[in-house]
Amino acid sequence: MKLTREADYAVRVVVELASRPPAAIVPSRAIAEQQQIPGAFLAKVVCGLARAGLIRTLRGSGGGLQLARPAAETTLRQVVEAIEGPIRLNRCLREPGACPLQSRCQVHGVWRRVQELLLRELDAVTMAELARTPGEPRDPRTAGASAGAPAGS
Amino acid sequence: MKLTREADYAVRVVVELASRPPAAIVPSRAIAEQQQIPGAFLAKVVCGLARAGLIRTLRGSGGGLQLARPAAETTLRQVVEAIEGPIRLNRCLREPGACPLQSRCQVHGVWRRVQELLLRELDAVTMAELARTPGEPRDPRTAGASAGAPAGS
DNA sequence: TCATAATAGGACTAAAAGGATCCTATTACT
DNA sequence: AGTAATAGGATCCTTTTAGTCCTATTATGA
Repeated sequence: MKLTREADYAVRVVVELASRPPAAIVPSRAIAEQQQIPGAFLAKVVCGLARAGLIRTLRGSGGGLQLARPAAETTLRQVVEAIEGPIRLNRCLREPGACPLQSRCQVHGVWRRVQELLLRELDAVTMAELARTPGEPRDPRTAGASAGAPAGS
Repeated sequence: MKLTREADYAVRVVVELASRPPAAIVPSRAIAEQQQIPGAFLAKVVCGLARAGLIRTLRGSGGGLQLARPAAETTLRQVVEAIEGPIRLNRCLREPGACPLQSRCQVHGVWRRVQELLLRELDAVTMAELARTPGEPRDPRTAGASAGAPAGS
């Protein structure tokens, strides 16, 4: 009933990219430091995101990560599912007919309804919105720093 | 992002008890067969439910399981959390201040909102409601059997 | 053109959690 | 008192998760 660490990181990576200028190429090390992600582990996350087609990777010197599509066209659900696979709250929602009790299981309907609710919520959030959100501004110094770092290299 | 098998079983156990006469004592073997739960594994589930105070267990011959409270007073959330512990979608929602980025993390707010939504939904479903729900009646034969099995032994 | 340095990609390894099973303690019935 | 039936707890194995390391690839500079 909880997000994997990898999916958590993945979302932060995409948000970080979305916070930069549209087609910016950002080295993974910069993202790792900015988002406090273990550098070595980030490679794995990046791999999953690239395989799903959400980001583009550029190798070699001067390379880095780049959004494959406009941030407004990528939803929170897409990022999570790119890492974890399809979101299924319960086993019986994975393959129809997996549960032999399905026809008389009272709980099945509830799980399906809750899952629909969850998916709808995750579908409604785009990376562009998240990039604009300043989080929970408590310290004006950090809030200013994060908003004012265009990384216009 | 998915329910553990044990929690899934736990819900079915409580629903099965709630489907019987109010203070019925049901041997775990009967529940295992009715809900298709591996008999040996059921013991672990039962242990967790009893420890959380949701059910009462009666040892010895003629013993079995019994609801500790009226089914209408137990919610789906209570059963799930009895097994899995507090529901936290993400690590940063567990302990406030666990994430060093919290003040400038754009995603934090979304996770909190989605989690609130999820909890509210699980809180709204009681075991009594689930016991009354006939599931998804597709096969009239099984639907009739489940509805017409009062187990009035 | 070739060597070098920086970068992503994928394979691999430890750690934790999940899933299941067995054995033991307890209770009622004979 | 003996026996059978039942839950409780401890234990083991499997799967998933988290993290690290090494290799392939590419651009840059000589």
